[in-house]
Amino acid sequence: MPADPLSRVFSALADPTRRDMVARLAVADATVNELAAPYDVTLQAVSKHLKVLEEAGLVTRGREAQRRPVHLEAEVFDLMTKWIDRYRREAEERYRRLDGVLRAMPDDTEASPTRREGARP
Amino acid sequence: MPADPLSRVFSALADPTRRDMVARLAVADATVNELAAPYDVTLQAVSKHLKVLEEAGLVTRGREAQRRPVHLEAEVFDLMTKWIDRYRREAEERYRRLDGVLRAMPDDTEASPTRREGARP
DNA sequence: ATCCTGTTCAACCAATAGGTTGAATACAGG
DNA sequence: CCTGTATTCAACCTATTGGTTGAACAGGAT
Repeated sequence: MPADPLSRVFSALADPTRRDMVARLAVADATVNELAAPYDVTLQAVSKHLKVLEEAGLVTRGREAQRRPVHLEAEVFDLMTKWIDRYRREAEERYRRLDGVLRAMPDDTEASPTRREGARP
Repeated sequence: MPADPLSRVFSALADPTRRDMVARLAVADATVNELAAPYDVTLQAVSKHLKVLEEAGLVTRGREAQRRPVHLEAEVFDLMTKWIDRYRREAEERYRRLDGVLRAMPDDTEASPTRREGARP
């Protein structure tokens, strides 16, 4: 189970039920029972989902009598956004550069049929 | 396989090999063989990973002789960042609000034992 | 002590994911 | 036409995932 943190977060959010729980937890903390209510699965299944979210660092659990209130920890989101933004930016820069090259090229030198519209005849 | 788009993207990126491929594709398009080189798995395995990325809309494939060059489509990233940002923002706003409430409260009214440090005796 | 509520643990099951090997397809070059 | 290269398809294997049921544990209330 030593999957790296990034993989754990991505894969935790790859499940719609889990994403929905996160969405709801963004609004307010909740107990397992409260969280389970809307879904058509057993409490145990929800408990498992929660464990996944917890291992990904997305939620923490309190203890309050027999309840174990769930709290969203939004900081881990940064792990993802950092990764995403980095490669998105790289890809976009590269695209800008390529675009410049194409724009600077004599009208029909057309290096390879790569996403370019309207080379007027 | 009708998993929703968001789930597909998240789960595509939940694999380190796949993330690494995306990272490399952000720099330059590549063929399956080029992509496979660094990894210690068969070409077929890489081909499968590529299919996952493709179904998630993260890459598209060209056709150029017998090669099928892989191209990163960075736009799908937006799907994720929109989702993430939305709930991160919600969570942060909620935190700000709660913080305000606590700050405005008479020093030891302490609604419930929720993350608060140093209520001086 | 007993009971009720909230939550988890354990064993099990079916479906999926990631990997393998081996055969098939696609196409450029002699 | 035959060969080599690039890639995929198909069948198979194992581990993981998401779900189930049933039993266990924790702690307030009676």
